[in-house]
Amino acid sequence: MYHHETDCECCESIQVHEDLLQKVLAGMPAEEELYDLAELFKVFGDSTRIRILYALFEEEICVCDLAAALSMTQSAVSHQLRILKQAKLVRFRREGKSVLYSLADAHVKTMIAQGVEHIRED
Amino acid sequence: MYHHETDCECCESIQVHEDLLQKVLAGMPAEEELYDLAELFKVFGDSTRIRILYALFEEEICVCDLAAALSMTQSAVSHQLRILKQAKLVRFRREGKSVLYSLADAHVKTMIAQGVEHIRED
DNA sequence: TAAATATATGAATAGTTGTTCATATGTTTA
DNA sequence: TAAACATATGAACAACTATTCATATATTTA
Repeated sequence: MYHHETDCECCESIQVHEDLLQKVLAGMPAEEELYDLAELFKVFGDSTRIRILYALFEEEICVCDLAAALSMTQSAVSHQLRILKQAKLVRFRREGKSVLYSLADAHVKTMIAQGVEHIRED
Repeated sequence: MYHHETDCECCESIQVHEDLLQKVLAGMPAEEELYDLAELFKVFGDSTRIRILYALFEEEICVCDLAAALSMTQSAVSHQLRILKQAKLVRFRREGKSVLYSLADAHVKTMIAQGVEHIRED
């Protein structure tokens, strides 16, 4: 049992469940990694960016095609692509006047697949 | 090659790369699913919530221990737990005066692991 | 039942973010 | 080189969000 009536390590004692606290802090990544991790997920946390990533699932696409396919302005797409670039979720290469974007690696699909699995669960 | 000089399907033609557009839209999930997916990732997109989830990796923990371990106010933790609950990332059960929280399922760890893998890649 | 403890929640605020608009940069073509 | 096209970006604004503070709800204990 987690709490014993006469010895609540949780909230009434001055030493707030010391061993548990140690354990929690031991398994916790460094502050910077936590921050980076949150930043990464934040990038996935916008339906516009998710749509862009889905669009790139099959093949590389230029900015204006993305804009057309997703019914967005070129500027909005470009701004979002910048965020995806910074997070290293997409790559790009120039071809003539256009810039072609593609998924950076397999992680992108894997992460989205995990998310889809979760939301479809119930 | 993606663009042919004399026949740019991308941006100059009126039919904006029709077949590509079809393909992109075909692979795109329904609007509602895209929204739900973004909402899910948004929940992971905050270092406080990530820290809470990490704390729950090993065992169930009550709110005040979480607050103590993470150096947060009880209120702030409780607010975040509500969001995690709504996203079905954590479960809870009452035991006496305390409420014990734990991870909802294995997906949580898997998703975070994927994220960690990505940010550690370079 | 009253007091104490643990958790939840509404309102307010400061900080963050996505889109739009205007414009700059970069590439090709005439 | 000038014009046209494709993309990138800075500023501004509206919408959203995490925390704090005060307080409500729920459970146990005296």
